[in-house]
Amino acid sequence: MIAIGEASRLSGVSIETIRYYEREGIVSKAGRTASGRRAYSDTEISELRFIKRCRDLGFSIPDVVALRDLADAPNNSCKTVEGLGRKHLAEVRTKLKELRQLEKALSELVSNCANGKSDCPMLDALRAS
Amino acid sequence: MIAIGEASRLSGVSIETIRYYEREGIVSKAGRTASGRRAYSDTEISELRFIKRCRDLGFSIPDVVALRDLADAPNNSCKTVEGLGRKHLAEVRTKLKELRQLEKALSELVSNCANGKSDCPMLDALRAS
DNA sequence: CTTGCTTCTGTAGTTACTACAGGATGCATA
DNA sequence: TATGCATCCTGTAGTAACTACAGAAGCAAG
Repeated sequence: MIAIGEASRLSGVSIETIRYYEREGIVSKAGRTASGRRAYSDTEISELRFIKRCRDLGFSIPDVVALRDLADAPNNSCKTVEGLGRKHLAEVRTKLKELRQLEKALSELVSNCANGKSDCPMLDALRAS
Repeated sequence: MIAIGEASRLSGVSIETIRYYEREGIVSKAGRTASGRRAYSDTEISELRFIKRCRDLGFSIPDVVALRDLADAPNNSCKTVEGLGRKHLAEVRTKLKELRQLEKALSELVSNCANGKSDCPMLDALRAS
């Protein structure tokens, strides 16, 4: 049996976050030792790592839960998984587009600063009133 | 004098958010009509639009406040403004890089789904246990 | 005078954690 | 056996920047 600190190290999920997941019912309640400490099995570590991987990919907690439930479901789940993946990919691409525009606007704003003018072109642009 | 609804329309900042900004001291308290309703001047609308523009560029509220204070300061502010701009630009570029990697990983994951296999390659990849 | 839109205050909820405080337990060493 | 340090426990509150009500009151038109 694995204590929570070790579970954290093995999964990459912080101790506080593991307890948070349990409180919120995102993972089921861990077993306890005689003295009341949480004890984890290899399976539970795998589940935490699954969650970690999904979170790193930017999936929301509800999406991660859906994905995990699909992973346990018998079959026919692949289409649903693909759907979730594509939906999320579309969101990521939207965000990317926004960030690219933002990068462009910001870098233009900042490059104007380099001229050492007495007034501030960046502030003027932000004012644009 | 402009009522809050009109101020919202003119600035693009929602009514609730305008009140929130006032509560938090992000903008100074608006004047009131005899019956207690908020009344805005053109200057205040401009300030709201300045804030909106900065927020749309992804600046945090503290950064926006700093930027606005610099905009009101006498001079020597341009360098500070540029510093804030460059700092934020660096953050945006970091975020962009992360999102690009994420997009790559996700699109690979999802493209595997297209093969109509009986098991789910995306779930397998997420498991990777 | 009624109808419907706008505004008011105050409070609570959102997302996904993170950060304590204050106390108990486990283990290794002197 | 004592002690000291790491680890763990619960419970609560804080984070960023809003958003969403509820319930009451004001305003303008027909």
